[in-house]
Amino acid sequence: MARIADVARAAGVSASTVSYVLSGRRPISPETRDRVLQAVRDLGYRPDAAAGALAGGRTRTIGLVAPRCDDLTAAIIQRMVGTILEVARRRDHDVLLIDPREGAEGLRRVIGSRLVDGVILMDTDETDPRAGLLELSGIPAVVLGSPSDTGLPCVDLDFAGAARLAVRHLRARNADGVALMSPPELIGPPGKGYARHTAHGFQSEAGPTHTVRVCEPTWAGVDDWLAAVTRELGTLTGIVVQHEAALPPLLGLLRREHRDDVTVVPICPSEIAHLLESPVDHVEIPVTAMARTAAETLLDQLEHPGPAESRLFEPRLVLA
Amino acid sequence: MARIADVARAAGVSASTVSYVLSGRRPISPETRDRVLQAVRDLGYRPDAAAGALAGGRTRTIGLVAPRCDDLTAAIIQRMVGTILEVARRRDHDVLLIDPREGAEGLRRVIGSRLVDGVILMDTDETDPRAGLLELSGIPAVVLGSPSDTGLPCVDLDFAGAARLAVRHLRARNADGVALMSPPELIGPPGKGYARHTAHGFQSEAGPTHTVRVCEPTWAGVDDWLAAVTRELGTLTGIVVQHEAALPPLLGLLRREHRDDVTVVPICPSEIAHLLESPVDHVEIPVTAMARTAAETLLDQLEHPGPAESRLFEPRLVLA
DNA sequence: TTGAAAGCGTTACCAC
DNA sequence: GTGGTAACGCTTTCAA
Repeated sequence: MARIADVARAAGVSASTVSYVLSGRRPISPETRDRVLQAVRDLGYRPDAAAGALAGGRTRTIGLVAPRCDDLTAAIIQRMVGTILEVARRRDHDVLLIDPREGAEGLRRVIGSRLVDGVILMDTDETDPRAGLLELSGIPAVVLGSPSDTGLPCVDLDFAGAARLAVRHLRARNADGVALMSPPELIGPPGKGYARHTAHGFQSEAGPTHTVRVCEPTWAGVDDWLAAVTRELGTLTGIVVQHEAALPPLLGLLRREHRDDVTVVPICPSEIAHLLESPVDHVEIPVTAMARTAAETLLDQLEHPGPAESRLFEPRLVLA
Repeated sequence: MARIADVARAAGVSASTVSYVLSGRRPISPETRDRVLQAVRDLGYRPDAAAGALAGGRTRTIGLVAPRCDDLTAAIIQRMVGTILEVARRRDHDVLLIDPREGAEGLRRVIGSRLVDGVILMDTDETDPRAGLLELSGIPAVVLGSPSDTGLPCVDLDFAGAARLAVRHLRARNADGVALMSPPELIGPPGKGYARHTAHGFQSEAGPTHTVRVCEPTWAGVDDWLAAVTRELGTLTGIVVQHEAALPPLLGLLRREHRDDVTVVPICPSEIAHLLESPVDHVEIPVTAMARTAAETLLDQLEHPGPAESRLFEPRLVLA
């Protein structure tokens, strides 16, 4: 393997010049630059990452805490992870996975051993010790989600607004008995912020006949949910679904029972909506844009340290 | 941040002793060991990963090339990634994501800059330049899948055997017109090895009235597929499905059209089978075990360099 | 059983 | 516009 000294020798310059050519941190005459780059190509030189990190004080790697999941939600997570990786690579960084099961200790380890320059934290609880840890540690970090009390920059959808938008859409279609199907994560503690925000938005906009109820994402769970909600409301004509994994069973059951009178408005990524049995109007969760924003925000912070801004995406209704 | 010299001073020993205590690569007297460990705790010392990698010549990080996907398949991939991460961490390693979209160049970069000690390659094509690159580079690597011509250790399910098992199960239930629903990846070049193996196994075991056909994983695609296959076979009573994403639409359509005469046998992870409308007999893809085996194989190789063995899992029928 | 010191391959400061 | 060189923080050989 070629080292920087080999390149320097081949190009007839010093090692530092090679370094500067590659980093662009110092003006170099076109002639030497070309000679150096040629030598780099000839020798197939690649700077040693560990040496660079040790000397430069940064690893050009970001840490990513992504949740595990076994259902349709996995498609969303994957898309976010893929997007973050894409952005990171485009800006010459790598992505190290941090196991969510290791909790705060996993972050402490990764930060303490300087494996990463910054962290993106997904799937936070409403009050999340990891967010506090990141904030204290001072390492650049961005949260994808909205823990309730953090100084870290957050990127999220305005879920309360999304729920209100969904309810208004149902109303416009003359629904009166409306229900919100929430994921089990609504129930805390600690509980997820997005679930609570959605519930609040829903309740603030829904008419007198409404209910919020969590649902297990299985065919049996959805069956139970429908029975319970119908019993409670008397009449059920509109459902807002904030629970991707429950969508296939829900739509399947409604069709099977010929409940054409019920309108379903999911709050979900369009990618998920497209996988469903038939097109549905839905309030979009712009997962790709959110992931991209989180990654760009973190990388901006790595380049220009300083305060970073949170970003709350505005909900948008997508007609089938 | 505490450095190794700080710990050494606090414990009244030399830096090398601290290093040896932490690595266990040299016998240390219990007394000094305790003093050192106490100092480590007191100071919250964590070895700098970059310095360790530079001096030690290994990063304790493995690279992972995992595919992106937007449907149910994502759940499988996630579980594999999660399992690999878990195994790696248990054996004191980290996992770096390698973007599959960067192809062979991504691997060259990561290897050349010594970011990782080894690589796990998922989702290989039947003839995959990345496998060849890994083999030539000499870096420890394991393939999760079966490219046709590689000297690398591979971990995979015996898909030909799985297909035969599925067909035999259909036969036992008196199916005669049988079809294999394949993913678009069957069609090459390059095409996926698992798809071709499954097709071969299916054809070798199926009776005279059978067909193999790829299917788009959408409701419309499955509808077309059913029409075409029924037309071709005349009578259709059994379907082997090697295409997770197509399962929900397939089962939905069959139920809608009251085709109770058709038996469906998926080849899929049990985790996916459990998400379906109703329990189905299926040939299991043991994704967790496969991922675990791949990770353990790679880590074994990192600890004891030498030839590693491939592992072909035996198919198993799971009754609903 | 322990210590001293020579690397590991960069980056970035200080000269020229 | 370019070169020399001291860090960076650890691992490991050599010596005792």
